[in-house]
Amino acid sequence: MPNRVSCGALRAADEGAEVELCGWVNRRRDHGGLIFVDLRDTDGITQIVFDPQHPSFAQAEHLRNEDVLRAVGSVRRRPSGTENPRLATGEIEVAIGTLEILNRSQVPPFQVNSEEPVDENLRLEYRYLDLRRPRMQRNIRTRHQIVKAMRDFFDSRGFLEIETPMMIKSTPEGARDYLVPSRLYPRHFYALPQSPQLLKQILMISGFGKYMQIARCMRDEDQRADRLVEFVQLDVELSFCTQDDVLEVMESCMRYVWLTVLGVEVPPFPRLTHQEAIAKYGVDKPDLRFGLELADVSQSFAGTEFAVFRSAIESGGAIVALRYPGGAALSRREFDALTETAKQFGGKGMVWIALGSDGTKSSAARFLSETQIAAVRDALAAETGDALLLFADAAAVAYAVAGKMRNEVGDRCNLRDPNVYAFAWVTGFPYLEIDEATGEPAPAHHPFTAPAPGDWELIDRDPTAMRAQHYDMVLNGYELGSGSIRIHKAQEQRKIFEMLKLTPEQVEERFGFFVRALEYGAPPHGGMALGIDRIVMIACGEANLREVTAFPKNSVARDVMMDAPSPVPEQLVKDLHLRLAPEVRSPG
RNA sequence: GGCGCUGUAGCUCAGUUGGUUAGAGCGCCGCCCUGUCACGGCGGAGGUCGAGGGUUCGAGCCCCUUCAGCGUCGCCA
Repeated sequence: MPNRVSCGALRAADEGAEVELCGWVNRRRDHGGLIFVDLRDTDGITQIVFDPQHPSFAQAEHLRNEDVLRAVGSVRRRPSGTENPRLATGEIEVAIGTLEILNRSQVPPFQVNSEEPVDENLRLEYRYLDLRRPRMQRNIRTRHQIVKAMRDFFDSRGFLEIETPMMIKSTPEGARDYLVPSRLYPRHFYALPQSPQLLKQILMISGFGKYMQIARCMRDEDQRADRLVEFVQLDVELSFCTQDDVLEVMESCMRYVWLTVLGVEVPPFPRLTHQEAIAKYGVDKPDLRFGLELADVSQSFAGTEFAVFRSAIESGGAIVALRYPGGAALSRREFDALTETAKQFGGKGMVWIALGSDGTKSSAARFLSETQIAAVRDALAAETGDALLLFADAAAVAYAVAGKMRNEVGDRCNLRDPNVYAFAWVTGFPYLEIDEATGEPAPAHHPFTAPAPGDWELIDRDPTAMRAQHYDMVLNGYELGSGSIRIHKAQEQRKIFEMLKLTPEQVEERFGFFVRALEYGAPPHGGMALGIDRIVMIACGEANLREVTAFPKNSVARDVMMDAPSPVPEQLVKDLHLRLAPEVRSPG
């Protein structure tokens, strides 16, 4: 009985063994009198050799890529000089004994055995072929290992994984809900969870003090390379904890994951406040793989004649400066393109100063004095050969644009090595932010977050000064997730709702079940949720979540393999007590 | 919803100033080939140039409209 082995297993030491291999034809090389077939499975590739006198030779002549085989044969060393060092199994080959063609394949619409880029929607339509490719096999495997490591870690710390329902109540805060119409209750809907937030808090009230879940979440919002409508969170909550308790357990988890899956020892995470993050990096999710800290150089331009700067300063704004290492080599045209990028990021424009070895050039040369340029250069510790980029605007805008440009410069200068992992904590977020659409204060995160100790007293006096016991975990410029210490007293939760201008009736209708739960001895608690898709994406060195998701929706939220969403029979719609609106435009 | 980029063979792409029969590599089909591993050689098939309209003697190329895809901004408590 031959031993069944994977296509990546055999080595020189296996010489002489009788083995059975199952897999797909990766490629056939037909020399007329000798045929090689590379057999592929999830583990690797093994070369099968068909000698012309062998009965299977005729079969081998008709093999095509992606045919499925069972090959039984004997392992032999390749003749000296024909070993393939690029293959893990390259020292050996399997001389065919018996060949069984388990299934034939159509000619695939793209080459499975090539890493050549293919239109993503074609890949998604034939996802089963795309997933056969080694890169996807590796990514999906890494994903499994990461999720397993997370479960192992929390299990070892005494956490229980508890499943929460997929059909819950719609709560109007936050992103748009995916709705499920009810057949039994006309005109009523379930919602798919945007996160199990309230359920996990209720689990704390239920006495399950250490909860975790690999939780599926859905948000009906436009997608991005780093955002899917359907995603997975590592959801964690614990009772009787402080903020530091949560940070400790989440940080330990991530360091465990990186060590066990990637073999990388991650140093303790630096912590910075939201205020520091904005001041130094212009964003609340800074990429700490590189420095290039921003500088507010408004002071250096007091009394300037330059209208752009003067109006920014006079209206209480700021001039924020960024160093571009080696940027002095850019042409005027390239600076113009960079200015366009800044505009795309929401800026009004950009002033550049090139510190060339042959002198200083600038888009605002006429208005800038030697002293002013020297002040900016000193503030950024810039050197000859660098460029200085300046953004004048309302302070929040100037920092935001400068922060995005900092990442752009980081890209251009190759400072964002995907094999470097710069984790960080960001804490001390403001409780409220001003909603730009309404001008009203709205919770910066969610309304179940507890204010910072001592900040309750601000709620009537100056609510926008309140800070939250909220924290973000950041990695390489991505927000991995956020968490908070929660409000655990009903009257405090009501106070927050009141500040958010919800009437008692609205509170009862939307959150009545939850506030009631808080009234029955809710323990102090807090937690966090991390985006597993993003974690896996970064761990795999990918730039798009779809590369680490087996069956993702495309960028416009379609499943192009199954062709969903799709129309349904009229009766199904009727059963749900729904009537479809007339078509606005004929589809397709 | 705004902006940018892209749409040419099954795949990845080229296509000049608007000018004869739209090309390449890979893949596919056939024949040849006993040590290849992106095997090699010879031959062949394969095109609604995303769609519609316009300008022109003539459009893959210019103009308008539209559809689709990717990215980005808005949005994502």
